[in-house]
Amino acid sequence: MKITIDEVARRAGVSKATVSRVMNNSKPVKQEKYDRVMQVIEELGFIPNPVARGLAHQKTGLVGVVIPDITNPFFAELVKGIEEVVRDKNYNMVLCNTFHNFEKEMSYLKMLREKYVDGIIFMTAKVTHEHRDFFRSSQLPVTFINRKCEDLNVSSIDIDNYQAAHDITTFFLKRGHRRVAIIRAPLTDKTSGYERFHGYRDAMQAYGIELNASLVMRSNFKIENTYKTVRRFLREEPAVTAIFATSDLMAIGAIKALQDEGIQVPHQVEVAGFDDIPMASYYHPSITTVRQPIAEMGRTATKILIREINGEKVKNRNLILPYQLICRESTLTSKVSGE
Amino acid sequence: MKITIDEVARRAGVSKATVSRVMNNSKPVKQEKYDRVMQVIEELGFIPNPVARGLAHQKTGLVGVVIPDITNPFFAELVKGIEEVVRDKNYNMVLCNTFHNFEKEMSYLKMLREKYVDGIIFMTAKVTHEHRDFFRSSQLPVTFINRKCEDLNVSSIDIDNYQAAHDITTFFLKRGHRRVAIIRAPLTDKTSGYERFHGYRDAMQAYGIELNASLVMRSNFKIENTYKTVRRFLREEPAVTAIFATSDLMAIGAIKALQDEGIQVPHQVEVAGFDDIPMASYYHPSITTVRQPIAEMGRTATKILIREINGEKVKNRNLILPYQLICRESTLTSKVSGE
DNA sequence: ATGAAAGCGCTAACAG
DNA sequence: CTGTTAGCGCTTTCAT
Repeated sequence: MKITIDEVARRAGVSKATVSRVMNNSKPVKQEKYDRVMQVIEELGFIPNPVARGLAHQKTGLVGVVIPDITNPFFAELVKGIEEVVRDKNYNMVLCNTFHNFEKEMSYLKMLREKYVDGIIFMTAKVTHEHRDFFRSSQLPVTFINRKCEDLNVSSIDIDNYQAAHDITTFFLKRGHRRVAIIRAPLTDKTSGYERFHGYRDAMQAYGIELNASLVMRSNFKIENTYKTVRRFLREEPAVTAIFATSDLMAIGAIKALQDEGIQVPHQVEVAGFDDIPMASYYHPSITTVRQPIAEMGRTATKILIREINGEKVKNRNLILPYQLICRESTLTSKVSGE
Repeated sequence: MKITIDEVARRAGVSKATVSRVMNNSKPVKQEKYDRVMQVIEELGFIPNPVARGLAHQKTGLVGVVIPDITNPFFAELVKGIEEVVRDKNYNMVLCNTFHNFEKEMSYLKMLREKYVDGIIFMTAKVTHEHRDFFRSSQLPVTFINRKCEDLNVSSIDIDNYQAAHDITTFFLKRGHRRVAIIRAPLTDKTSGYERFHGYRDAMQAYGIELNASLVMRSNFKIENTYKTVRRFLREEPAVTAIFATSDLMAIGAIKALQDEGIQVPHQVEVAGFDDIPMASYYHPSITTVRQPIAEMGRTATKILIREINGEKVKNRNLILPYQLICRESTLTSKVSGE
């Protein structure tokens, strides 16, 4: 049932080295033998065992992808982009969901370690000491998405979250809004959520408005959580006129909460999100947001990673991609750009 | 840098066979040696190479998951369920997106073939001759989700799509609707989309209404496509009073289209979806739908698969899970169940 | 209880 | 150009 290179060699009347050469085009083989081997391979439907190959090569052809949660459309889109390149380069992707859990994160990293996968694409909220130890001790190429990590020798890809948040906050301020609330993710260390929060804070300050804690909502990555948070918030801060949600999922939770409180979006309260997940254009109302080139980030990260796996020296290995403000129905304005 | 079992054996002053026994608890080892080996393993931070292990065992500890599109929340949820069990059983998941493309599907299957992964969880719209050949010739355990495949020796998990569609159509008919439109996916062979369509057709007939081609919209799995289809449809069939979308994503596209045409949902037209993806409860209006136990299907499929990988004979290997009608804001009715 | 040795299937250095 | 051979790192008889 299981046919191996030896069987092919036997039937073709050559050595297995020759068969290997034929399969990999690694060394010239006389045409006649070449054809004979190829024919036997065809006939038998022989497929070399990738595990054995991996052992000999010290490569598995596997890329590990560690993300918080595949059910978050942002990560799904990212994975889609990653997959396109992974596939194109004849690798496969091992997907690991950490569900924002630090222990899971480390245990996955350990599973993927060393010879197992050839490289890792990694997304996390917080880079701890343990992470650093891990990445420093393992020789694996690693690419971070959605954050940089200067003190580690890893490549990374991100957008300028600070400036984007600054822009979108200013977009509200410019048109007269003063009570602009923000919904932010837990602030761990220098993550995108952290930067977005500071972009908001500084934009407000530029208009002479000091950070007002009562306009800051804390939530996480679940719509449900944001929904509840916003409903509670509205009881205490009915005077709010604009809300900057630091992700589109949060924006959806917020809009739903506003509507359930009988508040019109955008007429009474305007809402903006962040990311531009596909649902942002199809929600009702469609959502004004910061477009990140999500799939593109996934693709580029993977390209960089694979080049590093192949031992190439990549010069520009810490990229900042451009973002774009997309105005839609959740804010009142003549469309500056976008749809 | 790279430490192997030989190094451990040398340092512990035993043979590598003994080290192997210690690591796997495969055979009794004298306590004293056991401790010594363990200590060396600790000190060196030794981790056995899974590829070598795989070669010896003829197992990789990898499960292949082949789905159409991870950015579809239905599949994302499924993958989440799969992952939970995969992880729990100490396997890893190789994720493959086929983007509804038959060539990609086959080429992925081939990549995953034989020794590479230990089993496959497979989702597809159409089972072709080539699929059958593949699954018959490869000895790999395979579990289908979202469809059965009687003529193949595979396990499967699904819900009763026909009956669910029948129920939801009847739900409209019972309350007086007569012009009930359906949005269906491409009809390939006996897929869930096919069954849902027939459930609709038969429910209508049970009320004496023959299938009316002008009430049947064809779309695919992209919101955008459904959106356009429905807008076009509304120009020609303004008298429609209810729409059964055969997926929640379609329902979202439909509702958005209705609203953009100035039609109130549910007051002028009621809409129902299918699947109960998380967004169904947070869309505005929230969507009446058929709840499939999505993550549960993923979990159960994986449990079955892994048992078959381990050579267990699974008796109930073609499961039909229960579904549930969830009434929300996109239809007018006293809530029968759900939120 | 333990070590020696034979694979698992493929690649690559070496010798012709 | 081609065959022989020695690994890749671990598991598992087979003796002892």
